Amino acid sequence: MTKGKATSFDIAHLAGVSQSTVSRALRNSPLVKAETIERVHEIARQLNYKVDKNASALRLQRAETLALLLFEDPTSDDSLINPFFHAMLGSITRACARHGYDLLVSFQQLSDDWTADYDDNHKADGLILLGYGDDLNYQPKLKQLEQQGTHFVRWGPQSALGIAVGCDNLRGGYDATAHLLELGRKRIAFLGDASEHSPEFLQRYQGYAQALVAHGMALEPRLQQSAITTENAGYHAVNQLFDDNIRFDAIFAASDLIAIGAMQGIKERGLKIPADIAVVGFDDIQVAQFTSPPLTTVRQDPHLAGEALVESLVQQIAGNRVSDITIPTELIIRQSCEN
Amino acid sequence: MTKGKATSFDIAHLAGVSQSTVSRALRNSPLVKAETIERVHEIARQLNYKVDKNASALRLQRAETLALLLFEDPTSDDSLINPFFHAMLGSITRACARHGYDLLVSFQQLSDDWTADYDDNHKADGLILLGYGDDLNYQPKLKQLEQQGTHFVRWGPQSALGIAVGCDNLRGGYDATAHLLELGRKRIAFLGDASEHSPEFLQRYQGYAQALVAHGMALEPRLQQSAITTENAGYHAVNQLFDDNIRFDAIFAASDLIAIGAMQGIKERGLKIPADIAVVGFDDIQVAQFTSPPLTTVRQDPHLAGEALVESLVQQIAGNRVSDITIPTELIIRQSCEN
DNA sequence: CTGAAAGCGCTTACAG
DNA sequence: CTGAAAGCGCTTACAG
Repeated sequence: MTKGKATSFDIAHLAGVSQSTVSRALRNSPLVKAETIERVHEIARQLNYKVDKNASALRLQRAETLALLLFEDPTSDDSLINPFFHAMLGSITRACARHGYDLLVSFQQLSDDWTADYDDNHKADGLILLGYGDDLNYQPKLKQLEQQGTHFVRWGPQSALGIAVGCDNLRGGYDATAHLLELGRKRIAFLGDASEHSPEFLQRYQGYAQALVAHGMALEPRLQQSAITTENAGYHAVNQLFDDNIRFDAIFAASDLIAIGAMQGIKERGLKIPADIAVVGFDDIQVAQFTSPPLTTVRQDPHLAGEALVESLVQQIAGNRVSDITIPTELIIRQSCEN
Repeated sequence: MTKGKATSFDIAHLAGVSQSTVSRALRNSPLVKAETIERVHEIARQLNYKVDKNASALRLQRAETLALLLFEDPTSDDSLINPFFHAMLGSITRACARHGYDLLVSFQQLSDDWTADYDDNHKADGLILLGYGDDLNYQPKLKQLEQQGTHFVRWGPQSALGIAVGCDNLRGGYDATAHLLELGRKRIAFLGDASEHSPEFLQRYQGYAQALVAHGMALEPRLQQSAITTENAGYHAVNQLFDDNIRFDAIFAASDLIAIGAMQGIKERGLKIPADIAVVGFDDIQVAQFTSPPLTTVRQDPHLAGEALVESLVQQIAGNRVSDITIPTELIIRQSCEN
């Protein structure tokens, strides 16, 4: 191997064939004699030759790369990504590898002008969007992506724009609330935004509302307290309830991070979980097993989610029709709501 | 904007200049008249033009992309990445963006033949290696990278091969152990491998040993119990100590995950933390704040770590000399070792 | 089954 | 300050 990396011309020279034949052989073209293919591969191995992906992408007009855009709510206090998304990252990279794609990862603020750089500059063939923040800021960006003809999938609830992979938020919210009701809890607070700004949380709230109605309970608006997905927000939300003298014997938090913050606030008031107040979260992030007490929560399967996102995007790129996908949820019962 | 993406020729046509001038203008070359630069940029904006990175990388022979290889111990029970690495991911992506690099991410098994694909195929200009596993399997791969002339940085202790960014494991181990001794603990178990297979853990063990000696205590080999970085391993390690009837009043675990597993084992035996057994971990992963009781631990700053890794790699690529970097540790005191 | 040639979209040395 | 041209390393239609 000489200085610099070997090219297909180097192989051609050594194999005594043309560069075109080398290129065909490396792609195992049926046009090439089996023996030639063998020889070319052998020489390529010896030279530690790898096809130059830049040249190949330029010629083929596809990069065989996907881009993952993780964006965060700019109002988040610590600028940290929800642990649930971290859990998805592993399955996304693995799914990409299985489909023969590489994965570019970028963290963005929702406010950034992230739209479609990776697509525009040909570095990626499609975009996976993962994040949270005000949905009303989000929608125009999705519209722009759609207009540009960018291939993308988004984690979240279905909407008019683009293909979504999301969990069954309504069902998850229903199950969590029904469980608390069946344990005899009468006054269940909902911690989380319940507006069109957060459609996932809104769906969880609707599940909560439906469960109350199904169990013959009235929906009490004062029991809903907004919060974004952070411990801090959960902490402040529960304190707001206390400060407003609103009585409650259970909390259904729209995310585990909110639940964790709320648990802290509850303990600071000298109340016991679950004896005084039962708590249920949403996500089943890793921390949920180790809180004190361990947190009952609605699990979204990050493995299935990651797989589904990649699969959907790959299908879109291949020009196939795809539909929104809904992943089932599962109520994981731990000690934070046992009687 | 016509069908397909705009190229520099489209801009040239609209601007009434040659394509070469467009290319220069887009790169803000001082050779080009200011007015022309302005006009070209304006047209580029209108066409939503972005430089094709494949073409540019091919021509420049650099991709302006780094690759992050996260690898896991194949013996890990759950095939999950250490949460500490997740925390670093955010700072790595941000540091990359600041330096004008994109980031490819890949999860691998240490046993895979990952070596340098991204480099070989010109998709990345350098590699960031993050992971754990048997160091003796790791070294040959590093040697191969070095022989190929691949630019890379590695998270971990310094060694003969390549540039390393790591924390002060010795100091961290010393501080943790000294703290326990100063609280009056007499028999401190060390949970974690202490061999050349795990040089980071070995250094932490050496810090532990030095602290014991400095406080006039003897090093008792039976108090060291091997474990890889998982909760499961920690759980089994502590149970082994119990089963062997080894007395101990404190544990210094080589990682938080090990500590968390150990805490579970301790509680199952009906013992109290910290009253009966104090526990200190290493990493300060997010979960450490939420265990019961919250875990005292040695913090490695993931933000500094990520920054340093990227900075070092970028310098290497630029052809500058770089040295190994050691990040300081900080003992974070929580309730798991208070008396 | 194979080769010569065109072309993907850039960047930049060379010539003005 | 600008343009024509070469060339980065591939893939593949075209011609045999």
